[in-house]
Amino acid sequence: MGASKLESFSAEQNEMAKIFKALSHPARIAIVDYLLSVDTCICGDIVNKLPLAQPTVSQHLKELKNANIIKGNIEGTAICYCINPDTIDKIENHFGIIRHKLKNKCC
Amino acid sequence: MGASKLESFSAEQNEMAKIFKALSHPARIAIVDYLLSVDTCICGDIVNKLPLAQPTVSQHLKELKNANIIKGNIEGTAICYCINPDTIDKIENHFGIIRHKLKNKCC
DNA sequence: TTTGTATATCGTAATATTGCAATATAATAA
DNA sequence: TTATTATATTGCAATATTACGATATACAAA
Repeated sequence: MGASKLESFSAEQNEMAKIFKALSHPARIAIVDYLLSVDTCICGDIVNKLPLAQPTVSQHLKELKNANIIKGNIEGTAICYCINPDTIDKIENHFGIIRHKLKNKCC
Repeated sequence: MGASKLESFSAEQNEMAKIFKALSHPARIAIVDYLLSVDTCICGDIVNKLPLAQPTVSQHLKELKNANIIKGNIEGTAICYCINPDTIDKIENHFGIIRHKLKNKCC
């Protein structure tokens, strides 16, 4: 074995797992941090900010895009990446529900 | 290659990545969902609720424990698992900061 | 056209994760 | 003591992830 039994879980559970998986690597956390730290979205220099080679960064960006955590707009030769607020909303909502359910608990 | 370059990132970035990694599998999301759905913390029947074998569930529980997402209290032969609210706080705080930074952004 | 610059994809090696049967451990019950 | 029950650990095969050199693509400038 080795493959996850994705079909055994709900669509919601799989979707949240996918979002968290995209955030489960420090390089991808660092990319999100960097995108939040710059004023504009004209940011094609993520590669220079990370201690990883260009293909590796490109791969991490692709995973963040696939999970809808970031969006990329082509601007001439460069690509402008920025955070997708809809997915941030989704995550916040998820933990809002958890927080609410925790209120009615013993521990 | 293959191993993550953990030492190249900040402690905060590694810590958040570790928490998200623990939540990056639908079985572990399902475990958290289940712990939130039961009234008491006397819950040693997680194995019966998941479509996975007992050793697999035990392994997933271990990963959630290592990331401080759940706590386990021994109650006789059984073990009572419950959510650790401190880690939920940490995650909510993380996204609170992201949300705040997003407010000052163009896209 | 050619050259340069930015990003993506391919191929592959190293490593990590997933899942489970078999087995071990630990506490309780008989 | 010997079951029985609940959970953890071990070992291993299948699969996925990570990283990067080499290469491809796409667009702009000369």
